[in-house]
Amino acid sequence: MNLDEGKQRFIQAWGSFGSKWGINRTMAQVHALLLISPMSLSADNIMDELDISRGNANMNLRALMDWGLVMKEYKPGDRKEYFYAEKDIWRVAIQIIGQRKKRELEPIREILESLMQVEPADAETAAFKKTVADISDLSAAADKMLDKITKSDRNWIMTSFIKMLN
Amino acid sequence: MNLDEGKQRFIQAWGSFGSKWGINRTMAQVHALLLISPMSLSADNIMDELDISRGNANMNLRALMDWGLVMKEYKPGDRKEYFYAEKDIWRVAIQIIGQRKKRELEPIREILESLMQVEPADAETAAFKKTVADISDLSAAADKMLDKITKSDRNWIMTSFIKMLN
DNA sequence: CTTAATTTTCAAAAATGACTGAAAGTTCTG
DNA sequence: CAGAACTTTCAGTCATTTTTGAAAATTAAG
Repeated sequence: MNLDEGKQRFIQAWGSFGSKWGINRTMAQVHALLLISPMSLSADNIMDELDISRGNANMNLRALMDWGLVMKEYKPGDRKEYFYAEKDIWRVAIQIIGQRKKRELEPIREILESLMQVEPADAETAAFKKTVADISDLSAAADKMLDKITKSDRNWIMTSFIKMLN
Repeated sequence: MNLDEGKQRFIQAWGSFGSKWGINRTMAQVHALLLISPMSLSADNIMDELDISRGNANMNLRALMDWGLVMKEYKPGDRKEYFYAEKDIWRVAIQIIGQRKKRELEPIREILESLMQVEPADAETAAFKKTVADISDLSAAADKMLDKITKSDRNWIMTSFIKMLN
């Protein structure tokens, strides 16, 4: 397998992996491309490599910057914007975990908590409340744990991790 | 808020939560409905409650059984099949984690490992291989950890968890 | 075996989500 | 300031995924 072929496969694989976890395929592909590009790339570079439109490239680059995974760079004597990705994969993971927790876990926790306001009239209601409360408790625990992870340093994580696997 | 309203909200919320994590909205809704139903339900019950077609109900019930989240039940003197969900939310979580690991993490790990077979010709290739290797290492670690979690008992998990939060 | 009840399948339709491209907006340069 | 270079927006189009519904298959009962 040569380099170009490898890169293509990586981009495709990352795109399909992302889409299985609720992340836009193209956004994941742009991210993959930047991850494996030693140099920062312009919107035009990305359009060419991935064969996507200017609008699409722009939208997904904005989104990746929102996620804190990609940064903008200006080159002296060049009016184009260049983009590069955070390369430290540990930081990438932490960033993704933190963002997804905020975007998708926290909102459902709020809803679950509001659902526990149902008046406990009878056995059926009690059963409903119990199910909701159980899910709510689990998600609160997950939230706490993810928060701890994303706010700790690499070393702490590695240590806890090794302890767990003993 | 009354019970029916609460149930509806829960089903909607669970559906939209699922879809943000790469799970079909209707499948998550069927799951939600069964989670909060004290009695097992027939395909017709589910079609009525969620206002979906017979084919759709059937497909998603099969999928939920594949995931090990829903089981079939036969009632004496009734030819219909009835379905009920695993109610223990801890087991539900473990089941989902295990399935997703198998379905989506393991396949990409294989691809990543195959990508490291690229011949290390020059500096660019070396950089590509490093990125891939880093992701591969992280995913191997995640795999190991998730495996440990899904194969341990509730008590061990709770203990490790509490230790981590200290 | 025949009929009726129920489940399964799958091609076509609908719905959803993503992308394009051109126009409008912005920023820089001379 | 005018024009050029580049970025952003978004209505319309396109692609993918999901759903439908009717027919085929299966299963049970008489």
